[in-house]
Amino acid sequence: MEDLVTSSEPCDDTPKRKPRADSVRNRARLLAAAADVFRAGGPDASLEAVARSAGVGIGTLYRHFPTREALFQAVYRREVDELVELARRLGDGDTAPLEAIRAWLRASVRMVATKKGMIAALAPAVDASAEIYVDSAARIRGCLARLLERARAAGQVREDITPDEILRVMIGLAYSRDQLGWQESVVRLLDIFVDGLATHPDRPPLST
Amino acid sequence: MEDLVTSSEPCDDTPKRKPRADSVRNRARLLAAAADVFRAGGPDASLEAVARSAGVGIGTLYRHFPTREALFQAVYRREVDELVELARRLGDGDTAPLEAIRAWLRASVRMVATKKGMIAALAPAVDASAEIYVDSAARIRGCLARLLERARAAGQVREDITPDEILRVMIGLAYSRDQLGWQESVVRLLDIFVDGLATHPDRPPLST
DNA sequence: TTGAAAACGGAGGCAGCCTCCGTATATTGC
DNA sequence: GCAATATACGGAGGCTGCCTCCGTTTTCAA
Repeated sequence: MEDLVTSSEPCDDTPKRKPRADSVRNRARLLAAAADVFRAGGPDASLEAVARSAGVGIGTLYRHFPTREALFQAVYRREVDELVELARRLGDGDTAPLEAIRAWLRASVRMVATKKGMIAALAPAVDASAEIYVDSAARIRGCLARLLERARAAGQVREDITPDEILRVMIGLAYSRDQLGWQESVVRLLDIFVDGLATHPDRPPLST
Repeated sequence: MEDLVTSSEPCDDTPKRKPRADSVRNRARLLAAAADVFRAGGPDASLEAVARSAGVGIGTLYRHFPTREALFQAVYRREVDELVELARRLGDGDTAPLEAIRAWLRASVRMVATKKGMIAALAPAVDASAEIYVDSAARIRGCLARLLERARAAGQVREDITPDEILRVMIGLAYSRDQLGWQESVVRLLDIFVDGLATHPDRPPLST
């Protein structure tokens, strides 16, 4: 159950050649174009538009990503990568721990917001079983947990809050409405929420 | 702001003739077929399939319902009508008030469940502004409120619960997962919830 | 340099969306 | 009943998107 593909035989199924340069390039182009197109048109956007925008043929798109879902997941994974990378930078840097959380949440919302198609992908991050989503959800939870742990160690946030709860607040807020200006509203509410997270010695813990 | 269409001149824009029989018949057929097709295929199901299933031409469908949304809303309104009618019967009948609520919730979930396309329509019932949804949400809330009031008057449910909260539980439960057997699960959870609604004099009220 | 593995790209078949308009039919006035 | 006409019907047609298939092109490595 541990070496399905990755470990046992390092180079067994693809020892032949190094990947072709054009293939790599086109794949990258497709991912970038897909991000743009999904951003603008949601998850139902035309795949032919993606191919056009990437400057490749539709066949090339389908070779790299056999299904809409595959392409969507690849884009999603990249978004998650960025989120994780941002968390790493915020955690390593000299940003105050609580402000790091604030910044990360803002970035997350902005990402979810601008790319409204992503909502459909992030929502599963709470509870879905579609392999990649489980994995991504774990990574997101993980890096948020690290940020939170750091803030906790610095005594800057209350003890009785979990990464899951924060995530749920973020997704819940973002999921609800998509009226004009909702993004600002959500960011503001998140800010207030983070304020509330700050340690207040005189306030009793949440009743859970 | 009060007589845009309905009041001022009772029969002004359509005083001409009585509606043609075939038109009425086809509209009914289309609604029935649409319910079936959406039931099976979700809100993205093919409109041509609806027309085929209704035994009318695609043009006829588009004359009656100029957009997918219009057809969907008409179907939705019918579903809501049924729900409201069921509530009325349950409220008038000799069903025990609490059991009436239980039965109504089960019916609602079953309706939402079987017709998974409806979820997308019921979810807005919590907070959306698309005219019909606001209206339908109000009607649903209203008839649930009546059921609840009756149970309350009979001393069968705790005082500190609102129709909105119950609705939110129902929709929240139904919205989340659509794995195999989820419907049974949701119905069971709702049952437990209704059990919890029952008056327990020794238990303190919810902390809201 | 050259051959073949790998990737490209788009034509083509299919399905759904929606419009338009010639044809069919119900209703009304006589 | 019968004509006149308002009304509704239906599907062809133009468009777009989905996805597959395969002849052509490019890249890698010997």
